[in-house]
Amino acid sequence: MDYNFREIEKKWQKAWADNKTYKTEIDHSKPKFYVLDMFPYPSGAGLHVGHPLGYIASDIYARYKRLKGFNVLHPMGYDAYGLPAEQYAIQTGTHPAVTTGINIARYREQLDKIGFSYDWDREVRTSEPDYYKWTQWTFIKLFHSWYNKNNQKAEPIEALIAVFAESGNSDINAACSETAEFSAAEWLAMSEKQQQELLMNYRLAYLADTMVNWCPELGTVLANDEVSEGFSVRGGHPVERKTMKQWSLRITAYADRLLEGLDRIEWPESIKEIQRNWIGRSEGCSATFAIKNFDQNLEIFTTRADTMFGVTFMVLAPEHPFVEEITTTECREKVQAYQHWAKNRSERERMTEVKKISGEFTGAYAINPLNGEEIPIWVADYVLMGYGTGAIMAVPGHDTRDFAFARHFGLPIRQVVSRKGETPVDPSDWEDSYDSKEGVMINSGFITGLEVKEAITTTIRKIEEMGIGYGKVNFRLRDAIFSRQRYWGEPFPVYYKDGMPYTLSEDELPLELPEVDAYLPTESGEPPLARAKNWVTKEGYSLETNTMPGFAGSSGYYLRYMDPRNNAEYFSKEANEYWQNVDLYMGGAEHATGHLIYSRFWNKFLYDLGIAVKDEPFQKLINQGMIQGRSNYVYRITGTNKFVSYNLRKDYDTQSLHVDVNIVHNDILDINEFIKWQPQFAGSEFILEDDKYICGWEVEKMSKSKYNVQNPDDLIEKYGADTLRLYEMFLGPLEQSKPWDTNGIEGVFRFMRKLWRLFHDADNNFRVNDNPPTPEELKVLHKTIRKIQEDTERFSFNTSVSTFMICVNELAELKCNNRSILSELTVLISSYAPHIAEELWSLLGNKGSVTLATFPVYNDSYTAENTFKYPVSFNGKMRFLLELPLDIPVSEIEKAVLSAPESAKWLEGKAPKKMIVVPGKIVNVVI
RNA sequence: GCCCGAGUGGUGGAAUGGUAGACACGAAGGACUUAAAAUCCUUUGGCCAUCGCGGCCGUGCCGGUUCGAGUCCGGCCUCGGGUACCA
Repeated sequence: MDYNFREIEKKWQKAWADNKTYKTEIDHSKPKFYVLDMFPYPSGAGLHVGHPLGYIASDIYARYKRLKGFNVLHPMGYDAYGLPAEQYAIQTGTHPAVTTGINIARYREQLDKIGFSYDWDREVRTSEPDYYKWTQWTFIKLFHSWYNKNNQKAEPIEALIAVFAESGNSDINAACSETAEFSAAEWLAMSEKQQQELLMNYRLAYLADTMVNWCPELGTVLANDEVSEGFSVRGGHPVERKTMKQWSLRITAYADRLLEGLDRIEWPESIKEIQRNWIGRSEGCSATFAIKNFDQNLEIFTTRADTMFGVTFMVLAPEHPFVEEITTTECREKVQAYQHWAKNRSERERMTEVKKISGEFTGAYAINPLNGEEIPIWVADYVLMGYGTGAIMAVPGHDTRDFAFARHFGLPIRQVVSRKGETPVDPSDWEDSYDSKEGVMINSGFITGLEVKEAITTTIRKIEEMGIGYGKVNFRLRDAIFSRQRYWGEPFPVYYKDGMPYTLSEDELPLELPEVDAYLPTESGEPPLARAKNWVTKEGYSLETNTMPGFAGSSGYYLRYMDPRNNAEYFSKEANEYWQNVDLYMGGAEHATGHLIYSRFWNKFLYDLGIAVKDEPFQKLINQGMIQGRSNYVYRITGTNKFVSYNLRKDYDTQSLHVDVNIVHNDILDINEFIKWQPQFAGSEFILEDDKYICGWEVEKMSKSKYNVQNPDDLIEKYGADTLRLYEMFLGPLEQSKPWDTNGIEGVFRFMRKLWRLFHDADNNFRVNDNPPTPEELKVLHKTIRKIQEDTERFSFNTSVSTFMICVNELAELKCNNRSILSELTVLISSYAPHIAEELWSLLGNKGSVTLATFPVYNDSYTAENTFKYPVSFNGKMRFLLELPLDIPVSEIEKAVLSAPESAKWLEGKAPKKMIVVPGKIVNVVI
């Protein structure tokens, strides 16, 4: 074959590895650029064609930046802890490290075949002690830190202890769990255990009884982002709510900064929006309602202080501590039954039966502080204990949920907001509540007549004066649960003394994962690490048996890449000051509420410690779209072994079956292959159209069971890595989801061979001429340089590939085999198709790698034109083209257009009303 | 329900408010060949046409702004994605 990609690609992959072509060091003479891919979890299935999409795109960009003179950091590693390897260990007894090692080797082999420019000397694996030492180290730092809201910064816990001893906690403004006030004297009088318990309320990594998502099937708790609609994201097992003692990270302390930082980073709007919703900041106020015949006040949170005159009942969450105390004797039985029912109702039922309204009257009454009205207190599970105070003031006139509840139980509805210019009607005739914040207050005492927004601030001011409430901001974001009852994860550097947790000292790290006899919980239900022998410190204190969650290791890996072999520090100051943060981060949108928020938190914490120089880890983020599968179907006539071609299927009663896409070409079934494919199809008969069996198709998720999986290795074997790289880009815009369809790959392969032939004669001998390039050749080249540069910088790689095709077509047309033109083209294409570029570069007589070349400089003078073919429109409709010099004045253009022979027909003898002339663009004649 | 994103030929897609359909795939016809592969050439949005002049329609639908709208604005429809008793 003329273009021998197999030989070329093997040769250059070896050369790159042997010469460490992509090894990167700090180089202060060059500007830095950090291009990062989200590192993969190495699953047993290997890579399919969807995985490399983002890797190829970022590789093209990294290579482009090198040609542009940047010192590019482009590392790769593995998110090596994960459930599948552990599940496999439970089933087979194979240590997860073994499985993971095998899978990594397979991934590496596949990645190498695609020709990425990774600096493999910087590889990290989250499950290696050298790496997770720093995950543990960060945990220790979190444990010994608290968040000072006054300066919005994490600070050492020692400073807090000093303040406690000096003046107690009354002057402290911390992000903390609810803590009673105490004086310095009280603090000093406490036992160590009491002090430790108290400090736990302030630590950024803390142990507490928490309502968790417990997944019995996986035998572990899960973070909120690992649960979707009551099922685990990994594996789809049911999840229930349960109170357990768990490690948590006080990410809520950073809620405001996580929100604010979004405005300073270049991420897709959709991802920022998802994070904003996840953080869920809402401004409102807290207000306390007195309860009749009860000495404590009920605190609620509301964003609609303006509607306080419209409150007709109160609602408590079933778990609210007041329920028991305020419920009257007459109501006790029913309320307790309701609480019991609500408690045993699974999360899933609550999710799916959202519309089902339930609740019970407690018999107690609250007193509206603004108008003194007595209002009934109900208990209902549409109020959640986990948000706000677990209690609400219900305003059925202006809140959809309260409205539905009031209607269901026949509670009064009162209107207090009126749409402008509308006469209020009796709410009992309403079909919906009026939730909008547009309108004027009515029936509302001192705020009647005010606009809603004004009414809110006025009411808050009033309740602050009354001393019954204050303006308050609430967040939906919850602290991140950080313990897992699993084996395959980072051990906590924690031991227990007198029931209280203490951290190991930093010089005892890493605390290595111990061996166990089985990867299952113990009989008493303790996590697998409880099986480890001698799982105690030197002093004999028992070590923590939980392990860290999947997001622990991925939260700071981008920092470790800067200095991955450093044994004394997470990373050196020098490395961090040089590499700063990630300039371009490429990965999937599915990490929006997990990894991408945890890393931002992790990074901000390290920034507070003065360890990281940038507070945002990923300056620019691009989400590559998902590659969907394109499945093929055959149609079997029901109850027979006869298959009918796609367009004839309507005449029969058929059932559709998935067929392996690898035995279908352009939707035409390879019948011989089909018969051999599965034994059940051996004697099949076919009803054909035009002598062909046409298959149906559909876009679906790529999966084994749908027989639509395409594996990059097969395509590389057939077409080569360069073709695969170009084709994945050619498929469409990077950020869009798109079906994988190999039909178009032939066109890209044809292009590669055309490119090769530009450099070779008919007998495949390398041949270029050293003549000075012609103006036509220079024009084609420089047009291409400009477009490739533009497209690459805006990540429009699909149009870059088209541009290369156009360039090669035009150069072939010109019979160009000019050395200087082809040399520059080789450099241009080297970031897209690096193997062929290296080969051509060396055939052109260059000694070093093409990666050391410089990106060609665009020269305007080669593309400049003297004339332009104006599209001439009449009333906006393009009628003909007229070629005119570019340097004539507008008046000349007008004259030329009107005197053009074609114009007469459209002018119909009339004089134009107006003429629009955009020089070099268009002419429009208005009649 | 709410918040994003997208709707363009048979298919993937292109197009700073300025020639809609670049570049490919597929299809049809042809050249070369004993044949196949490979390669090359022609046609390819729809409709009309005295098919070598040309014309009309056309970017999900309805309006608007503009000399000019796939692109901007308003209102709908459909399909993806996210999220949900968050007070």
